[in-house]
Amino acid sequence: MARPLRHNGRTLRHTSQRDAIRDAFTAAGRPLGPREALELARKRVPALGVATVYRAINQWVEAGWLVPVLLPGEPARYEQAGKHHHHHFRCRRCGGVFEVEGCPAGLRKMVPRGFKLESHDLVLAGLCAQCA
Amino acid sequence: MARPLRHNGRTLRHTSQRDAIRDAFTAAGRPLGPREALELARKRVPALGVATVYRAINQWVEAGWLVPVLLPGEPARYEQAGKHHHHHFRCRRCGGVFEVEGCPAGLRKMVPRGFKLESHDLVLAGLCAQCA
DNA sequence: ATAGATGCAAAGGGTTTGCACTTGA
DNA sequence: TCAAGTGCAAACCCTTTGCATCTAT
Repeated sequence: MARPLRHNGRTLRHTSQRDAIRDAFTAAGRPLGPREALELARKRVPALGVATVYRAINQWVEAGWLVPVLLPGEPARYEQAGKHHHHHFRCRRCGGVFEVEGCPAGLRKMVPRGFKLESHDLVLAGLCAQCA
Repeated sequence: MARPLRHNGRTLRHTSQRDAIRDAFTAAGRPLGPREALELARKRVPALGVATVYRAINQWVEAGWLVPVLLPGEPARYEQAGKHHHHHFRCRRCGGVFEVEGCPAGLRKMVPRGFKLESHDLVLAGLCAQCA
């Protein structure tokens, strides 16, 4: 049988609140902030507290099940790890964040000589299909 | 003679504290966070309060004299406007932030149909020449 | 039984705001 | 004069932490 997720050597337990939070992330299909995750999970566990959400998220990040999605100027969002490389598009009207496929070309050309490019982060912005 | 900067139709006045804050930005030659600007300006105006710095920065941003430099996962920094379009490279070893010239190609190809692309934000990461 | 999880409330950063007072034009 | 700016403290938002309690294993 499968080994449970671990965090600093501790076993991560299964509880109704964590189930609800986890399902919020798997069902969302888009990066969620702690607040959003809290509100979604509260539909199932109304008494859920903020701290629990933050603790769960932080453990899952360290355990490698979630990855932070950091958009410039905004608090962190999180999404399931293991997706293939992608970037994000932020709608300036509704604030929604969407995944976009592909990658820009010519990144290496931009790197100053002597620098070593290891990763990149791209955020497109404008209007989503709903708001356009 | 030159028209003074304006903000929402109000004239922006000249005071010793604002002079000190402004000079911190012009002298720095790199993006400053509010805290850094405060500390630099306090060398000249020791009694300077945080609120004054935030109010000055926000007015200058709206007046177009400063632009925010937003790096993913970090509080906003600000720099003088008017620089030519550029992006940033952040060194994961020394934490330094560098400007890089140019722009990636093929951004429009990444935009989902129906979406309207208005701007983009790119952060390269890796090792700078010093740390490589 | 007991390590791990929870909720609450307090505490910490960063940023904004209300208010009475000061100051530049 | 008097609108704009200032300092202080309180208020906010987001996130973390201490603690007593609860619960999965």
